[in-house]
Amino acid sequence: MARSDTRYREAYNRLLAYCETLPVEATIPSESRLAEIAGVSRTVIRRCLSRLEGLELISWEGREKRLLRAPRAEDRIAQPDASPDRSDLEQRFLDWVLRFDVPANTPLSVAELSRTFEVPQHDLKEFLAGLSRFGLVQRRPQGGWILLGFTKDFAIELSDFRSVLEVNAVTQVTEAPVDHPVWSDIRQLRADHHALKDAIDTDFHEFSKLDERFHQTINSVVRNRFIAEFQKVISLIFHYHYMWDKTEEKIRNAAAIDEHLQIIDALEARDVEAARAATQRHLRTSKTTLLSSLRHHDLG
Amino acid sequence: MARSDTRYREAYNRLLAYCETLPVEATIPSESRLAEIAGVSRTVIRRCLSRLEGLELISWEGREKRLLRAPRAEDRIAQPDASPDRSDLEQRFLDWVLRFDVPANTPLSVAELSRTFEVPQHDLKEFLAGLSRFGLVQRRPQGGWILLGFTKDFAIELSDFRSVLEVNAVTQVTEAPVDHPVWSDIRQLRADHHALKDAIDTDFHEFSKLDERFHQTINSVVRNRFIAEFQKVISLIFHYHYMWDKTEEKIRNAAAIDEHLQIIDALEARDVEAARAATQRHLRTSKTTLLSSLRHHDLG
DNA sequence: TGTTTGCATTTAATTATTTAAAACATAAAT
DNA sequence: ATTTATGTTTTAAATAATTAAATGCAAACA
Repeated sequence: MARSDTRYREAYNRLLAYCETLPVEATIPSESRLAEIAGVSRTVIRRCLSRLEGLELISWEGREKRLLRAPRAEDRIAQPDASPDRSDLEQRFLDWVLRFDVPANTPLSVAELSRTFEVPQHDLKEFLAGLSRFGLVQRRPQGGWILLGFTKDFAIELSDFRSVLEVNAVTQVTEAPVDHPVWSDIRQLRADHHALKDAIDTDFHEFSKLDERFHQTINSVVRNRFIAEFQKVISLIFHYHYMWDKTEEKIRNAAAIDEHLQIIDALEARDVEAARAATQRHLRTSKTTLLSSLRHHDLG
Repeated sequence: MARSDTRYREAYNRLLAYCETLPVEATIPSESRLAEIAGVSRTVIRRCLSRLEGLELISWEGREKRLLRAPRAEDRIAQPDASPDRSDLEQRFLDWVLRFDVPANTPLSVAELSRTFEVPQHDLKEFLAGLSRFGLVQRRPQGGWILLGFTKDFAIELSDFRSVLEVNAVTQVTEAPVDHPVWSDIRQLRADHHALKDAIDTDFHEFSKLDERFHQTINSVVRNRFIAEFQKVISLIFHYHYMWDKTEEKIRNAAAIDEHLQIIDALEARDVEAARAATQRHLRTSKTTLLSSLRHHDLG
């Protein structure tokens, strides 16, 4: 009942790898030097050295440390299979919410989620605390959490916020210098949109990827940590919904391609007002789609 | 080493208060009924009933529960003095960061913070996880957290983001219907600005409060959970900085009053473009002030 | 004098334990 | 028969205990 010693195990193996680069009889650097090499504290290094000494891989007296023999494969320390991941917990969580269409006001059990996602409860709580800042989940007075998201109000507010951010991004693009990489990206996007438009009858499901690329390109101009953090969540939510809402997909995508092209036209003409207007039009369509996809879920 | 039994203690006292409303010999409602009254689960109620029975306040056999005597003051259960607070941890934390001018990249010790703020470590971790979504703090690979905030880049990005949100808010105000409460608030604000302008020589430090009210009024029109969450943090940060930066306070505040009045003029004239322009001008000033206050700190 | 080590203290991650809640089953009452 | 209450079991959440790791400081060494 304590923290894991993964850090020690990893450091030990890393140290072993370092020893392999040394000739036998070589003196081993100072503890603090080794700590730097392995990226851990001296405490961990000392534990590693103790083990190395125990296996008679090194001699260790005072500050005199020497390599006695070349390390072998069986000297390595076993590592409990790495925990799946933790970085993309966000992606997997939203995926789960949207895929299983988890309704609003569902109580979220940390214990259960921690099992399904194979992540320590601890990490999950931290993650939920973060999401609560986005108004996606909330603490319950009797303890635990509930999922708030994906009501109609939520979708409306999210869409509106997205519009605010994206109109700002578009404005920034029109102000970007001619040698900014975004312009060549946009040229490429125009070509790809035309190509897909010509093949829309068969390849209409390819649009999802193109759409993501389009919005990412526009937003790439905005260098802002706050906006970037939000965009991640927003684009995830919108894209999942589009993926799952298959009604009139072909028609919808064809229309979206035209809307994108209008934005591209305005951008290349450096016409701020036209670009803003076109963006607002496009996002209004997006909002309608998102809302109608929610209605579908509600009814069936 | 377990969760606290605060819930039980509170429920018990609440139940006692309820018993005081009953005459002696009265039958006591069902467990589930009592659970509703006290706002806890049946499990807690049963614990309470056990104690009541132990103190011979009630008789309890099967579903036959009767009040044996009127509760007295000494029947109440002691309550470990309530933990200070937890809701305004955010306010107190930012206050601490800004007041002590904690530099960027300072490691934050959960243990230490939990002592200074008298809040369980647990709550603090949750809080920090939330802040990490705003890019104010970050997890360190070797464990723990560091404060990222209040570098120059941070201030610039925060200011820019604020501008985006506030220009949007101003736009929304111009579109608000005539009977919207914001209009009377604005009328009042105009009067208060003029009053302070006349007394600026003596009362210039009163501006801070007025400024907060002004921006709150503008933003109150925007009904959006995402934006609201951010505004809380943003206004806190800006206001603290202004409070601490005393250089040329009088001149700065006088100028800000005029800038506010320009925004008010444009709003009441329902001139979207003028309002946006005036807001952008005002926020550019704010940004400069914030940046220069940071420079002061860096040098001294 | 500057670096390295030994030791002690502090902090953080994680688990174990307790309290609380929910779920389920049975019995009593209408 | 159906509702309602209680008894019992299962499950979860909050928190303290526990160990790993980090940090700080003084002594030892070169």
